[in-house]
Amino acid sequence: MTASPGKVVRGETLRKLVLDTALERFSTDGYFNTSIHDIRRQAGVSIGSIYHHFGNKEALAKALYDDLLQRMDAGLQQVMEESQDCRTRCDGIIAFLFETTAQAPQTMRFVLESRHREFLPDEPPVCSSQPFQRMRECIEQGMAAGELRPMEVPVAATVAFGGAIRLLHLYLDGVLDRPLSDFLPDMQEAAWRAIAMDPPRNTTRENA
Amino acid sequence: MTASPGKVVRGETLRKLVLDTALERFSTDGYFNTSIHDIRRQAGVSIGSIYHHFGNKEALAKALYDDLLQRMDAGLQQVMEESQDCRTRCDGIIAFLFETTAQAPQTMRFVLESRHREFLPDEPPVCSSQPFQRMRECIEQGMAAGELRPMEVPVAATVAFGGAIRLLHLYLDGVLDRPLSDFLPDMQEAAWRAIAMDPPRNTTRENA
DNA sequence: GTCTATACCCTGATAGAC
DNA sequence: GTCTATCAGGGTATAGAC
Repeated sequence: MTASPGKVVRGETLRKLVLDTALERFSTDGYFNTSIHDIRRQAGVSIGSIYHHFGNKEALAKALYDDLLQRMDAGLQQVMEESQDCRTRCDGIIAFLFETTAQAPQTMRFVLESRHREFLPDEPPVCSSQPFQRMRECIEQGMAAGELRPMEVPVAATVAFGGAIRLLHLYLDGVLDRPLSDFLPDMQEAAWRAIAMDPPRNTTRENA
Repeated sequence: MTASPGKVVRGETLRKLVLDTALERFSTDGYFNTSIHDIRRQAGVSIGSIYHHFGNKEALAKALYDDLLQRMDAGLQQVMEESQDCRTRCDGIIAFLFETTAQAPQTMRFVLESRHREFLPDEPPVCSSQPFQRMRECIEQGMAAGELRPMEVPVAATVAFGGAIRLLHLYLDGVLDRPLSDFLPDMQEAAWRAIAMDPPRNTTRENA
């Protein structure tokens, strides 16, 4: 996301370039450690252009935030539509989280690790954003369908994906020394065990 | 943690007062939204005193961070010593996390929600701090003892406590409308199901 | 050890030419 | 739409009296 010297960038292209640069800086240094001048320098555009397109620094962060959340939600929505089966959906969601983190760590860092309330005071907490609501929806439907064991819904939702999300944190913090994909099957299994309805206990044979 | 007017505060008492005030401001507004003047004003002390005791703003945050981590670790260590049984330990850790969050939400907010790397650049990530290592230790021992099913250790560790930690986030963000304690038993059960060794399958009866 | 007053820098934001 | 030059304000940190 560094400026290519000589190439003139304008309009929507410039806007995108600024967003990309902002993501890189915000996700690595943090919002407050990044000045508009830093972004200006790295993107190779002028301060005036940034303010023309976004108005102020907070609005730039908000535009970025909305953009990333919407993309994440689109991915989750697709997973939800591909199957009605709760197990398949949960596996798909965890796989999606792992893949997105591996391919776009900066996106995940910004969505998952930033404390948005500190620089977007009017924004509701991330947990209540679209992507997280969609995960909860998956759990609610699974429980209603009897695929999940009856329990407190917030517990089911957090236990289904909380382990995966914590593993993403380890990965993003550089604590994990192996690729995320190594852990995918185990994580899917473990998450499912926590919430799945008991397998029928074969009482028939014992009664016979 | 507001200054009691008229009361003269000095020495170690002043130091503690500043730490308490800093915790309150950092955990609610964030490190970067809190100026030394904010802390000075709320604590009712002078800027000079703060710089005398801590040197600079970052060192103040570091002192606070170390203090809180150490207290948390002491609590976890106690849980670990009270029993050698992995199930009891896991339940105890989750209970400890819930109780601490309910009683000292600001502490948990600062330890769990802050992005320390943004203002303590030389600090290792939280995930590798003492308290988190202790949780991992619990899991490693449980697996070695055969109480937990064989699986990738990072998966077991994150799935054992990741659900609980995510629920803490919901609570701290005000998304949960009921007290944490309502969810404790369900969370302990669910976490354990994810990692526990399969109950012996009663093959004896079938073989007989 | 604690205080007040102040220096100094960086940051977000604006003005106005092109 | 994009640019450069500039401003005003607030932030950390220091100096030096008490």
